[in-house]
Amino acid sequence: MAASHAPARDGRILRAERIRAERRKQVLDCARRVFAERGYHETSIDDLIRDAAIARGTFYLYFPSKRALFEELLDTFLVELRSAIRPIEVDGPVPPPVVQLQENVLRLLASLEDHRHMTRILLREAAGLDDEFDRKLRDFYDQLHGLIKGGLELGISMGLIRPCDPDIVGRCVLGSIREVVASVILPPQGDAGRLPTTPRDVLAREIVSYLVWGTFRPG
Amino acid sequence: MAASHAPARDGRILRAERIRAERRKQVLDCARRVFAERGYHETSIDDLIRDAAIARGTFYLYFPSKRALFEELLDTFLVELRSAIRPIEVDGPVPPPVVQLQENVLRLLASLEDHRHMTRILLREAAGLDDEFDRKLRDFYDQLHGLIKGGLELGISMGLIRPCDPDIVGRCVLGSIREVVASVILPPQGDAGRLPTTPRDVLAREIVSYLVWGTFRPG
Amino acid sequence: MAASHAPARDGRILRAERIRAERRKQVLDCARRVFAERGYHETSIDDLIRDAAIARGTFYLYFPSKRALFEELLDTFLVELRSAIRPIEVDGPVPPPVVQLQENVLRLLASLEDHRHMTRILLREAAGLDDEFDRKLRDFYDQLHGLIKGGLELGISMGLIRPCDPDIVGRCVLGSIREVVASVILPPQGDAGRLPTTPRDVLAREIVSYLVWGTFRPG
Amino acid sequence: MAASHAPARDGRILRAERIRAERRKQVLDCARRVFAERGYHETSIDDLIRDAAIARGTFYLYFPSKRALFEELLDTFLVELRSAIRPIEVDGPVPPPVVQLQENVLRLLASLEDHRHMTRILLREAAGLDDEFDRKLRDFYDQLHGLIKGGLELGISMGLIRPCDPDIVGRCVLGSIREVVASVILPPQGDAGRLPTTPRDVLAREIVSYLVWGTFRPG
DNA sequence: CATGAATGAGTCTTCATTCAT
DNA sequence: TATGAATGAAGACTCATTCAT
Repeated sequence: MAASHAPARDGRILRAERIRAERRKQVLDCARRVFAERGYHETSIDDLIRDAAIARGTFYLYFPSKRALFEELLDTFLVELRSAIRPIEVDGPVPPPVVQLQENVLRLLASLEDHRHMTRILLREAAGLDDEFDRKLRDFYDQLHGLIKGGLELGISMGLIRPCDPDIVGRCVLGSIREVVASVILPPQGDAGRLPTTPRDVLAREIVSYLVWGTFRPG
Repeated sequence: MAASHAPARDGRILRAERIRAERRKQVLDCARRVFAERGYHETSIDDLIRDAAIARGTFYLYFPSKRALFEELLDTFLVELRSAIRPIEVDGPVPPPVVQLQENVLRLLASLEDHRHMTRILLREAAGLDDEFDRKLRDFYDQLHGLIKGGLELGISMGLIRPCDPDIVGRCVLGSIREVVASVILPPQGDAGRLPTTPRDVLAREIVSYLVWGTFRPG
Repeated sequence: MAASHAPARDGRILRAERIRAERRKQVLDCARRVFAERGYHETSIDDLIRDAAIARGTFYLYFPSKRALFEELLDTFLVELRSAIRPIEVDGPVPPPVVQLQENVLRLLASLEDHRHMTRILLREAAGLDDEFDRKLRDFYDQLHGLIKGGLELGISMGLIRPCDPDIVGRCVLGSIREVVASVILPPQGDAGRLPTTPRDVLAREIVSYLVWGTFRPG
Repeated sequence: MAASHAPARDGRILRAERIRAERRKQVLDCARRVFAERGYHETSIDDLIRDAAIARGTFYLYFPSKRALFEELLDTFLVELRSAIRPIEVDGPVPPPVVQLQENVLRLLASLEDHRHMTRILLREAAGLDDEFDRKLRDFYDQLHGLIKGGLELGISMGLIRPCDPDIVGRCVLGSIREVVASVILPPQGDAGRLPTTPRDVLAREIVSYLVWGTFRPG
């Protein structure tokens, strides 16, 4: 007899969980926007709940603290970003390295544009958030740097890349991409951005050309 | 009678002003260090006055607010940095452009190392301090970008630089330098820095080589 | 028609009421334990419903407030305790007063041990819970005091009790019992109690001896 | 020259310290009263600063937290109380033990009356304040109990005290005193107390008589 | 009846700034 | 000029209670 109610109860519970998840997501979405606009430190719980149109207590029903909410936002985003980047392969029937590089940059740009708010946060809050957050960001950039550096070392050993210090040049490559993204994403005070209309593929092409050829015109 | 005292009074006043200026400088020096260590937001007035060994009220005698002090620090530093960069000249008996570029990078690195604390702050607090500060930083980077972009455009018109989008590539150049500096200056958790021993001129040579030649090995 | 259903409905209603009463009792039992463990103020509604395994709203279906539940717990316990104490009689075929006294103490100790949780609460939360609760506790102790005082006055008039201030000595008697109980019931930090193994009748005998003879060894 | 200012500066600093100490004391005095009236848990920082007529921040200038302030109050009081109690001596030209006992009780009553507010708190907040506070109170009572118990054991061995369980009877003695004090100090709702006019020495005499002789009238 | 999501008043604490001495 | 005590607005977080489902 109790069993006859089980499905109904399960259904209700599942529904409740779905609703709960939606609510969480809604709060997360609002928070993302508010953090992007005001910055982590400048954003108070008050700002968050006003924007999400929930009560003070409701916030703490879904997140144990402002910090935890931000951490979730950051973690999710970093995972998303990492998934956009794939190590360059040289064995088997794969596109040439430069093409793979360009695809990586393109995927990265796409991912960043898809998450403009978080990108904005990532670029604004370079450091100084919190020891833990700082470490996470540094780890993320170090991973990127490690991938690039590895690619360069491989390229050098294969004679594709000119001899250079992979560590330093790896930083240069990382910085090139980062700065272009920042100029596109960080809007000068409510403006739509400096290069708002530059299509993503043009950006990617220019970046990669620069990474590969530098600026000098030979001949 | 008043006249007879004037020189003495002037002397006293001048002396007082000198003392006052020294005191200011001392506080600014301390603040620079503390801000670099703890970050702008984490630094309280308490931290500042404790480090400078002055009383609370004294602080406000010299600076109207924590914000204003930081602004002064930032302004001074940005002026200093700007002075390290000289537009590349092509007319007259001047070194070749690449050499001028390298000299610029070298001067910049020297200046940044001379002011490690402020450099640290500049890189930590990428943005999100304050709307006004954000604008200043953006203006600074925009100026750098403008100089680089101008140089690229000139180079392109002279056939020295390969045809490219000077705006985007200008961002890349800026980002390359910025990222390398960050990796040198921002210590990974109390460490002395990732590339602590790399001499300044090696850094400059690697950066410039990259800016000029990119990563590809032709032939 | 209505009449023909009446007994069935009554039965259903009665059954429902019984279930309701059982549920109430279950919640009360849990609450008693939780209050005894954590104290009234430290115990949150959350603690109560988690322990009773009921939902938040359900709690308020049975009790109008945390305060009201505690009040019920307290009232029930005080009634129970009062029933353990019987005025000492001197007329008729009754045991001698000292024996009656000892029986009272014994019944009191038994009752307190039967309701260790509430005893613990009663001793922990001496006062400061709430004006109303404070009054109730004071009333209870005043009743005890009144009984003892009356007994003393009677004893004095009969020449059994040495002349003394019944009010003050009444307080002494009350305090003697209270303190011994506290030392037995309030565990010193997770311990089982200071006099854990002292049998109830030994306690009662020692207490009564003290009440009667004091500490002095005559002769 | 600097030395010539030293005395003046010292004077100023000493004066400032005195003022600071006075202020602290004033806040402590107010807090004592408020805690006594409302209880520890019911008293908010708001209550404290309103009563002391200081600003919120000022409070934290003198005390790191509400808890710390209360701890100071409690510690000071417990030290004061302990100093009122002196072990009973039997060697040398000392008054008879009963007299020493009575003197102890008298000093204790005096001390408690001198600090009515803290006494009120001590009796109200029997436990449940905080694990640390609870431990302190228990330790205090355990010390008292230890002293009494030691006295009883000595008395028994000397044949002055009738054979009894010193542990249990020690609790009785402690409880007798405690309860009388409570009845005098804890006012029934704004009333001046139940035995308001009973002089301290009468109380002491009655208590000690009871401790020594019990209630029975021999003969 | 039962549920648990939502509420918001209330709590402690911090800190940039002011001002009397 | 120098001091540091005083201020109070603002912040993060808790929890008893309500109410729509």
